[in-house]
Amino acid sequence: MTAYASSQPLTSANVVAQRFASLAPLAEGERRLLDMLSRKPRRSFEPRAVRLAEGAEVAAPLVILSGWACRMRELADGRRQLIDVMLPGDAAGVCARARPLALTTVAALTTVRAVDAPELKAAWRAPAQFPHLSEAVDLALAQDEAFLLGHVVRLGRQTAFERLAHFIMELEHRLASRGLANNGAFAMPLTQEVLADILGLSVVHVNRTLQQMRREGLIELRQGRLSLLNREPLVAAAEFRAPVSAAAR
Amino acid sequence: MTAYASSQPLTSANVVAQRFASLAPLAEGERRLLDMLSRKPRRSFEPRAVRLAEGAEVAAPLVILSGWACRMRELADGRRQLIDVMLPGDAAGVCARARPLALTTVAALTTVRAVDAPELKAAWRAPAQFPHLSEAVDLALAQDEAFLLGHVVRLGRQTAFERLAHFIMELEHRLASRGLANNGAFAMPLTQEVLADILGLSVVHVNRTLQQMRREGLIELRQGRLSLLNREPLVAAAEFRAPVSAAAR
DNA sequence: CGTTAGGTTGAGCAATATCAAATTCGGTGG
DNA sequence: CCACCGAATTTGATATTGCTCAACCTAACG
Repeated sequence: MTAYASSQPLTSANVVAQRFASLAPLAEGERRLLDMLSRKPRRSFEPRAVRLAEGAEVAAPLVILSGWACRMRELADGRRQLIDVMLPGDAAGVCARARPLALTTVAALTTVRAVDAPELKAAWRAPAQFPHLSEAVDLALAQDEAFLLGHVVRLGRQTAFERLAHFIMELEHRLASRGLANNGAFAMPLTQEVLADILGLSVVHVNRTLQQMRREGLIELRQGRLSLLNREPLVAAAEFRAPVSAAAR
Repeated sequence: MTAYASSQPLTSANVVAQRFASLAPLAEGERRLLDMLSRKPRRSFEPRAVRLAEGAEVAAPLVILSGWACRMRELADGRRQLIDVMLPGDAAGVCARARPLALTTVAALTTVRAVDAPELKAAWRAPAQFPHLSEAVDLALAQDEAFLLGHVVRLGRQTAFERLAHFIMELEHRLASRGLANNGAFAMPLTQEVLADILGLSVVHVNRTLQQMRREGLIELRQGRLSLLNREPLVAAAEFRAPVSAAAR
């Protein structure tokens, strides 16, 4: 856990701004609103803590300043499927309706620092006042959906090796867009068990697939840090589609 | 193909209204707007016709009056994964942004009759004028997302039998909500190949799993018509979660 | 009737799961 | 500094699920 915490950048204050600025050029006031968010009193969640249960009412969007979280569902016999991973700078619970209910459980995967951000929803709903930020939120939602569609294909039609490669490429893409990856290296605090629950595989098989990637010199993964050593084979296997920033359903 | 066409109800005119009315009580004017939609000049697509390619610009929402379509993605070697199935009364391409790009290919699975519905988007964006309809569209979007989340769990963590059961329950639920299912019987025009591409299975395995369900007296499936003969085992295997109508992310 | 799309069947195989037992590693208390 | 602890990772052996290939069947359609 402390290893995870220390893997978080000290610059978390501007991760949020950087993320949204990568989606649309922001005006000064809009940027200030985001900066203010990261100075609000933070809420902290420990790994495995359930932040929100499926079916509960969503009070306000939650913006993650540091740490990783996820949305997930469980089956009656304990099988677990992660729907998506939430990275620093991501927002959950941005929804048009007044009192939406959570469609999934939300849980922390590492120590998470986050803030409630009703302001973000307000800005989104007031495009006249916050045109670019509002647009950026729309694009963020579209991106989230695009990643979800990629997840469906990954689970439905890709092999274990391909799934892992695809997920790694997705992580790198998302982390890089908020300044959390350098030269194909980034913090990767997920356990193999969590990877298994994302990719619809068993832990043992995730382990063996990771070893294969190491053996073939494609990645290095040590102490919660992942480095891409040889991209081409990973890119080829993954068929990862970076969402065009202008794209959406 | 003609078998598919004949399996479409003659009542397609009010499927759309019935679908949205099931989400929120509509005012007279809102209902009229929907009725008008189904009297617009229709566009018709033959099975397998690609209606919209991934990455193309989405001009206006498309509302399906009759027939089944899907959103899908393909991998380089031809593997195909259906993201979701679009039934009569469903709308695609409702998006907040001005000129969104399609995140997936959209294709007809049977003969499809549909209308372009910029009015629907306009009504959605004008909640002051169309409060209930706007709310119904929000709910429809939330429902679509809920089904997508179920799809992720299905693909990631359920067995072939469970996936098929889950999909059957989803279809019944969705068709019933627009008056297209009676007593657990409904038109099911999908080939086993399409089922395979939805459920992430091979055609052969879909065939065998269907046979197992027949052998165990759970379903009857003949001539594009599916009947539920014994719900309990299917319900138990599926763990299908009907989206609470008030629920959303 | 021939053709074709869809469905069915069997045999063998590959991918992945399961089970059980090490082993490693960071942290923690003595 | 050492011994220990629990979580995470690794390994081996075996079992199972679902896939591939190849054929065959059937019904609709021209």
